[in-house]
Amino acid sequence: MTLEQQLKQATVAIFKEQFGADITPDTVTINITKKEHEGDYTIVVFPLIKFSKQGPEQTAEALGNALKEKTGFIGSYNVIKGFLNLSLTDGYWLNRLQDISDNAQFGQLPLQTEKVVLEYCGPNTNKPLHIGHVRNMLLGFSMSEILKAAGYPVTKVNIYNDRGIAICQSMVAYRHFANGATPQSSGIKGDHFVGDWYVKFNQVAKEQMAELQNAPEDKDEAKKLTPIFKEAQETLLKWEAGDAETIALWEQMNAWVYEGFQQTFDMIGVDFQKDYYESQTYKMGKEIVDEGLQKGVFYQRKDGAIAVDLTADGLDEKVLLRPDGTSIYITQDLATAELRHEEFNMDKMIYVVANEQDYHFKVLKLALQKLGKEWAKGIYHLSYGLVESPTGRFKSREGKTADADDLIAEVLRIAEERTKELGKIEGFTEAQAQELYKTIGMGALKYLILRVNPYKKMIFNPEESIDFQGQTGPFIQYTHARIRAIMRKVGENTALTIPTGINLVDVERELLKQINEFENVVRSSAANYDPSEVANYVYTLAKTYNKFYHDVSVLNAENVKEKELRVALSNQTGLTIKKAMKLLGMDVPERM
RNA sequence: GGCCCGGUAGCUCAGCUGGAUAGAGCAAUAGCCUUCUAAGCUAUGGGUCAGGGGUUCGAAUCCCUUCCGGGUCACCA
Repeated sequence: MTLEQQLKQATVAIFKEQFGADITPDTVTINITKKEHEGDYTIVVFPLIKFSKQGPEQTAEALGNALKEKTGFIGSYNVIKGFLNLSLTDGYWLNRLQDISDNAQFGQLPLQTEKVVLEYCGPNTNKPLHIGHVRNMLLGFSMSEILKAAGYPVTKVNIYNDRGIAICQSMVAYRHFANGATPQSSGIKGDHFVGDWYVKFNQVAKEQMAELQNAPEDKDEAKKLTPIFKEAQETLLKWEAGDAETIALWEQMNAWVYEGFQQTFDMIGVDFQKDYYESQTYKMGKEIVDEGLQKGVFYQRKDGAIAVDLTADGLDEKVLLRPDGTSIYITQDLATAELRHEEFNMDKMIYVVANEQDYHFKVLKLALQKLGKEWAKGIYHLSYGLVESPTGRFKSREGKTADADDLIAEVLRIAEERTKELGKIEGFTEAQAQELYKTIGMGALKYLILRVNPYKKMIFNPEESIDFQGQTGPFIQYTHARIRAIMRKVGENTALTIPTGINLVDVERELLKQINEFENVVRSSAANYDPSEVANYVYTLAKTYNKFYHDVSVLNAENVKEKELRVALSNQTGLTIKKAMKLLGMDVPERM
């Protein structure tokens, strides 16, 4: 039972005994005491005075006194207006440190039975990854780590949008202009290579648009009249007909893309247990739509299209299948969801997809529920905001500023530059130095993105170089390296003992309180699908440690017991930072 | 236009299931390395929590409304 629960239950009992009032635990609000007041936890008594039938101060006084008697771990309390501030005994806190230190699994919550499938990334195969994918991947990976820490078995899956008109456009441009070039022969990473042909296609289409006679005003309409666009459409038809030559080129180009993507995945440190391909699922879905038709939850329109009426749910009527029986986006997603349920029998399915698709996922979930799929209630759309530049949305035409690989290269370059400036790599081999740049650079990038609440859009300015000071990944990593330096001096194999019967100074107690919150944070960020809670927590923990580090000496503590305590606190802080950073997909260095 | 989401310090963000005097970082200014790593610590300045109304003992937080920004309303994905 958590401390909070203990305090709530004790308060409930006290209200019964002293005031004869039946209150429920959730009428008791408990906060962490604000810094400017003395105490560890605060009970807000205003909501309780109608049960005690006394003023706020008398109620708080009576409750404080009774809690102190009853629990045995409250050392003192004070009352300010309607706030009862409780200070726990040092003995209580030392016991907590002992318990946490004894538990190598601290931060790992009890196993849950609900199985989770988590889809993230979802790239198109006609162009390289950009900053939006980076946010997606960081959120997806981090969320999977957090859910695992919260006890859920998680299966990570990816979906590749590997077919359609876009990839055909790359293929057409390649066929015309590449002269058989390959990523190898041109020295260009595979996904960029294919993306370059996509760009080429659009250039040519634009030129051809200029030559059109009586071109329509609408640019999209005009584009469709260009010879090269028509060729792309023919290519798509050939692909759908299974034309061998077309399929071969398509496979070749996608293979290049996957090779390129894999390098980026490795660099970022994300992985998937299973890959899905739109080319394999796009024809599925007719069955599931028929099922809905038979059950009478979907209906056939006069033109033959099958649709679902969601007006009762505040949405619209939505087409699910074309009149010719071919799938559209939603059809595939219905089928893929069903397929995943058959494969994994999951209780929850999380989709990490940008908030542009909020409406789509509402429809998807409702349609599946109308089909009577019980498991569909476990669908959760982890909707995240777009990454924008200070002037607005990143457009692919705005150059390469939003390209994932460029972004990574840039942050690694800064990491190297900063590290060398600070002279931090004495005694490092070249390989160790490179590893450090990667750890720090990726730490900076990942933290920058993950510290923002997912559902909010975030502003990223490519003109300003990424920070390495203040609330950043490197700050937290640095704190870890400082702790590790102390632990090396203590000696790696030295058994740590946690003293009893000593008084804690404020920084020590504050640090311990922070460490003690870790599991609450894991629980909360999992429940809210929000890695930024972990990101903000670990920053606060590191900040608190740096104050501790500055204010007191660990190795030259006043006496043996103090030293034991501070070593144990340092060690546990280091472990907790490492665990929290792992939940965010970040490494933490031994030195920096 | 209908629906959805956002608006907190110059900038980037916390805080939002109502609780004390709204917090961090960056940027600015001023200090701290004969002592465990200064990617650190400390201090100062900086706010009409978009505007207005309401509910409440108490509102950045909940409700209504106006303004501003974004998304979506495809037989695209």
